[in-house]
Amino acid sequence: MFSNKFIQQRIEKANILREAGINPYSNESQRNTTVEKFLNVNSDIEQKEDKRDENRIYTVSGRIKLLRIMGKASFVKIEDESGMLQIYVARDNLAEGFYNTIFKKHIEVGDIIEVTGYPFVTGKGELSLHANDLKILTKAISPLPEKFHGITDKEIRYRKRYLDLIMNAGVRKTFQIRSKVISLTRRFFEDKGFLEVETPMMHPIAGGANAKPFVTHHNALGVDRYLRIAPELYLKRLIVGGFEAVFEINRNFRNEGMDATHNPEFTSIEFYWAYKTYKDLIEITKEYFQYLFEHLDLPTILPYGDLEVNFDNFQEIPLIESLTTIGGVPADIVNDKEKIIAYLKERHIDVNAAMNLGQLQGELFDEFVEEKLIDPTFITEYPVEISPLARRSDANPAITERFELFIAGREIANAFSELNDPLDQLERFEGQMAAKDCGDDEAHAMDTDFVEALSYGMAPTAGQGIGIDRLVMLLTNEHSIRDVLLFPAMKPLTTEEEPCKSKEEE
RNA sequence: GUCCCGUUAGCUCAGCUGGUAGAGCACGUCACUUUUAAUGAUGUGGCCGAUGGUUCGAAUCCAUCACGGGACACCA
Repeated sequence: MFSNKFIQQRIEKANILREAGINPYSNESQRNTTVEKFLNVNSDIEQKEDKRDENRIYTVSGRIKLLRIMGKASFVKIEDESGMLQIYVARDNLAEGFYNTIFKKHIEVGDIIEVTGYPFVTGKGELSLHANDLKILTKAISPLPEKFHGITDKEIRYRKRYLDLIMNAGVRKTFQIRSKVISLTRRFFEDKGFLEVETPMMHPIAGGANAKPFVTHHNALGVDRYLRIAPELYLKRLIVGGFEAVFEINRNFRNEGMDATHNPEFTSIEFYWAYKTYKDLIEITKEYFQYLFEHLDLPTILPYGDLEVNFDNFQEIPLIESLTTIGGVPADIVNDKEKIIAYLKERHIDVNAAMNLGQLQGELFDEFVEEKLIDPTFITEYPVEISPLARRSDANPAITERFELFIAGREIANAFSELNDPLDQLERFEGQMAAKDCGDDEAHAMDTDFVEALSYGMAPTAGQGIGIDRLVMLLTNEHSIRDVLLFPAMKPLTTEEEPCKSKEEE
């Protein structure tokens, strides 16, 4: 595995260090400050007459990113999680012989070292650490990628994310923001009185969304289980049970295509709120975004690729209305099945003639409206045919009390006043079953256990799901979901080998 | 699933209509005590993604496959 000559060379250096009594994998770190703290605390050094203070002694640690050996002195840039620091290493400040025989020969870029010394400012004005003592903590036997271009090959960046993180500071920043978004989301809902819950990841019936599930098998019970495609039906069972505000932040799994906005496992928050309607969800969503922007310290006008998104400009428009005002579809066709089909066909858009009116309106929306929604827009009043779990509008039973939030042409959230009429729910499931029989393999599965739960009475409730990955993409100006997932799904490089027998079996 | 593009040294990339492999960085050796991708000299480094084919001769042309990227379709 380590046949590469550069690796061999570095293994040899590690061995020489061992022979010299130096442990190349020492566990004895004496670090007492981080790079960031060192730079902050000593920012006054520049004001001092001789631009140094030999009485301040610090020990910092980090990976060597750059190394400039200039005879009897060297400059080393080390990096820890907090930042990059320049170290000045002079032969005569170190133990006799260490500089020439150890430092120059056997310590190199990629190694993790620890340095003790005092702060000073170089002739070129950079606050640095003057080394009095230096030791290696960890020998890197694989060389780092090129120091200037770093690593740009996307395949290597995703497969070896650790290298990407070592070489590309911006990547670390993206994942720090992701972590903050999740943490802030949790805090926001907790502060609102929501209870965080964990519901099953393995479902007997894959429900709560229209998607193909991953299937696994439970040996002890002798039954197949589905990795969940959504937590929705379990969270609603909890509302039936009497919890009035619950949320779950977790992974969903969908056995479908992969592209810039789809990974087989993705993270969402779903929350359910009793005695509220989708109108209340619009308000809390606006509040949530305000909270995020405030605590992430982001300007409310953010660039996204060539676009500019104004997060202060939330719009709200019913779906049918958006077809004409935003999509430019003539008003006289949007409620006529035959006219919609003709309209789509004229524009060479494939359309299944068996689709009902609601589905066709959905098609029109996807085709002519979605990508034009740049500033955050709540599209409301979805047709009942494409909203199997949403509550019907009392005023107009053809539509549901639902919205989807679109930002930068992408769906970010889906929410509705929940259907809590058990008989209506049963009918909708039956409708989905019929669709399944007609070949729609993503149609919703029948879940009689869930219908039974509703039959005990679920308080009027509003529920919402927000795609965390896509939200992070927006906030970090990333355009591939792989760039906001630490370890995105990748095909294996080689076929799996037969598992070898353990020695006990032989 | 379909189409397009890519795969050459550890990394970033050249390599034209076929004639047996190049640069920079990194690495080795030497010089250099305030550099900023340090510099100067010198050297090592490759099954040109895999397998077949065409050819006297293939990194280069053709076919198939693998992996990646992008677009489309489906979905969040």
